[in-house]
Amino acid sequence: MARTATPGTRARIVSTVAPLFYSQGVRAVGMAQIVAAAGCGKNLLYSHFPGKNELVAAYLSLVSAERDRSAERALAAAGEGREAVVALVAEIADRVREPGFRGCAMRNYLTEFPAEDDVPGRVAREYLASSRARVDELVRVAGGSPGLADRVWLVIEGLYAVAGRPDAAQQAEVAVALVKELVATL
Amino acid sequence: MARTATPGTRARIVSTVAPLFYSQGVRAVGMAQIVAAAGCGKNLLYSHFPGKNELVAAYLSLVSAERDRSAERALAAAGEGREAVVALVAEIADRVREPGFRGCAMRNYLTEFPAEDDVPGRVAREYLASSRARVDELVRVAGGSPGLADRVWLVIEGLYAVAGRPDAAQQAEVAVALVKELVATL
DNA sequence: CGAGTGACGGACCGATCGGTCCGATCCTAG
DNA sequence: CTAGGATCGGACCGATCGGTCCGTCACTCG
Repeated sequence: MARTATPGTRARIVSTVAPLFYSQGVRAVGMAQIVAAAGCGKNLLYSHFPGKNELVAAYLSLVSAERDRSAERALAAAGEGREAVVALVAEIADRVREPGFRGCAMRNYLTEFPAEDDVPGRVAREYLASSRARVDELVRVAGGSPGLADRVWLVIEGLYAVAGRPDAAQQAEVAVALVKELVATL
Repeated sequence: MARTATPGTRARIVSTVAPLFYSQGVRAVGMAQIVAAAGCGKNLLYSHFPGKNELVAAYLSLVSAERDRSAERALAAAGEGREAVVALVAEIADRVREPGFRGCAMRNYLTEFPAEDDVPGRVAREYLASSRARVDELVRVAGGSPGLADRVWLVIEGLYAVAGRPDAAQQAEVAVALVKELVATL
């Protein structure tokens, strides 16, 4: 017939827009800026996403998948038991040290849109729940109590929260050291 | 002359608008909603504040002052040394348990406006710095190392981060218990 | 080659944003 | 009582938001 549809357009748009949403916040990035960055017309954008909400949800899903993969990679390279718990926190700490790290995209979104029960919010909350469940499972396998999982989770939350501050890199090391101490009490 | 200006109008506006900003986020609250909630005309509002930024800064300053007072009250009722550190965290945990608690207003603002170096952002960053300095000082007086202050700060950050989640109340207790353990190692 | 589809760029829409201004009203000082 | 400032409610402004639509070009396949 005619010109065939470019494959992977949707993924390309999402990966182009993800750093914008992440670095500036979802509300601060307008659709005009998005199409300019993606180098496409609004037509194409709205043919792949019904609206901004769905694009944001796709962005959060992409980040969620990347983070899951990164965590699983770190866990595969680490040992079993308590070492796995430390490895998970260390992997987060590594990302906190990277320049441009600005905290967890899911938490940031929920801070921007606290009360909304919209599509991106559900993605974000689902990710947080599964992330928390992963910590629980790792600690349980390591022989730790649910209380220990609570403590580790608290450190992880703090680790994400200090992101972007001047002392984030230092706090990243502190978090890893603290978790090491916590799991050492097993 | 004429009708005398109502005293405390500025403070009334700020205290009226504070819960709106806090619960919905700064960007989500428009000036129309503000004047409706404050029960005043836009004239009065803009005669007290040059613009929304200054109103937001006043909101953050109000919250900052309230939090400082609350922390000092808790510290005055607590003992010296390591007990003071625990008391500070316990005071935060008390607020986390309150319904409607949605995290630290300063951190939330900085998440909403990450790159901006505007008036409210300076208020928020200044508060965070002074809050961190308070923790450092308390730990130092208690005889703790700077590393301990780092750990306590991390727990406080985590405590704020879990606010608003379903398990916030439980995590609040966990945070207090964890800090108790940390300072017990002195 | 020519027809037809994919994609681009941008004009355009209604709604809403922060902010300004104006007339009407109320209250108090003289 | 009267005059004048404080305050209110809302019309109004330009800018920008998310979203729609159209004209044009590019490419590909019959």
